[in-house]
Amino acid sequence: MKELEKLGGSMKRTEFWIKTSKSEQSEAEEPSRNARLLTKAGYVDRQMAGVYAYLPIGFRVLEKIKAIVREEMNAVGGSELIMSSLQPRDLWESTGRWDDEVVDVWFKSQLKDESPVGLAWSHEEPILETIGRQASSYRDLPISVYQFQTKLRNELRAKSGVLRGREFIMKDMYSMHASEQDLADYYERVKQAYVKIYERLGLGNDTFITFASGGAFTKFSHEFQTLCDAGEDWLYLDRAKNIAVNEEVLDEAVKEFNLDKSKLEKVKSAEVGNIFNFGDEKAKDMQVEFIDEAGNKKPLYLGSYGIGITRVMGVLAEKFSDDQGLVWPAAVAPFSVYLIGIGEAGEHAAAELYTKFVQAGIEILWDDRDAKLARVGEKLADSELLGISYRVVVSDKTLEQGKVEFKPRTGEAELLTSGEVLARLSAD
RNA sequence: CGGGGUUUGGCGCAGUUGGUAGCGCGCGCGGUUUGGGACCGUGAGGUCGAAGGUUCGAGUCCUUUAACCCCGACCA
Repeated sequence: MKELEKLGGSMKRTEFWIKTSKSEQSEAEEPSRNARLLTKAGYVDRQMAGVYAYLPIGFRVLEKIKAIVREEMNAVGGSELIMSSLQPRDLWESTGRWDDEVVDVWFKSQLKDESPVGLAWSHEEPILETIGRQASSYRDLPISVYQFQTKLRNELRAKSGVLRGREFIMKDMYSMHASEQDLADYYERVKQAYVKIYERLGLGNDTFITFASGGAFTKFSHEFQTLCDAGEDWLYLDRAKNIAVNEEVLDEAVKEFNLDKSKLEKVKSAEVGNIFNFGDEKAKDMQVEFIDEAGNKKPLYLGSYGIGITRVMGVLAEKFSDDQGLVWPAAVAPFSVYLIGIGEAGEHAAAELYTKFVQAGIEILWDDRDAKLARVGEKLADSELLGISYRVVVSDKTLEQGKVEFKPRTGEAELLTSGEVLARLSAD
């Protein structure tokens, strides 16, 4: 993956900072499973309630998730940008959302001259103001822009580890259109792109497009809900009709889609994405207009499409793990191979393998720590705790047969030649 | 916003009726060990959240105060 080559696709453990822990926090001190696992494995560190630092290996997972999302957003014509975290008051006042009574998650501060600033909890208004206002003609439309940005939300209470934080990374895309129909078509395209994203993230089977509360313009919005016990939402599924409904709109949806309420399956889920059709409502409020073909001024149509990047990481940690630690889906694993050499000959062979694999473009983490400092057991345990997809071990035992031991994270070990291992890895 | 709890070394904790502050992990040094988080020896590291008070003497008792955490309601 090109993005990761820039970060250093492969690393030696002695040059890549990871601190794993032998002991796990108790359930009493950290009730959230994703937080316990990610902390133990050295992916994150809690700074305060609901605020996490993403340490080097955690950062790599985030980058992997982002790379997938970025590809799919680019594929639907999104242009990546980055908005600011400090936001002026006036553009939120035009839509009535500066008021703490209306939006209760604001962090607010002020400049030295005492003029107020808000810390970004969303970018709908700023994007419309900046990009929407640049588009003065129907010829400029449609426009689709997106970003990966840290959102700051002053939640009354943070919980569930990285699933609900006061600070989190979100991909938010906004599309602007000349007509309701054009927005509706694009909305559908993005919905399909989202389906692809969750498939690629390894969440396809457990993720449902869900009807949820829609706001003023449409009856429903669409949420992408992933089955997850640590989630905060309840879904009602009609598997036969392939319809999922958020509890918050259950009664309306039952009526709308003619569902049999008693036959719906109730499941716990985490919201990993949400797409909204705002219609022209917001542009009306903000008076962001364009000139149509007939020369008339019209408000533009806005769609908004979010994915909680850090939340996705949490959901993956929550869903994919075993007694030994994390089990990342291959597409987001921070490395694909964890390499361990045992004994003098094994360590030598590992050094050669490392070079060979790096040249082959395999993302490999070589545990080259001195055997006196990190014993074999610790290296093997780390390989599993970190959840890296494959483990390759070279030792006297394997070298006798001119082979290495190759083990998928949750599968059986087998002895293969290094060439066979390379073939397996590139087949993935 | 309601309820509960915590604060003692880098991290996690113990500390009895008030009497020389301890344990585990981690860390440094020396050695043994090398296919599942090893062992032995040794060492560094603490004004016990803050302020005030009682007492010959306070981590421990009293008063004030601060920060943090968890649960619930609310929420991408």
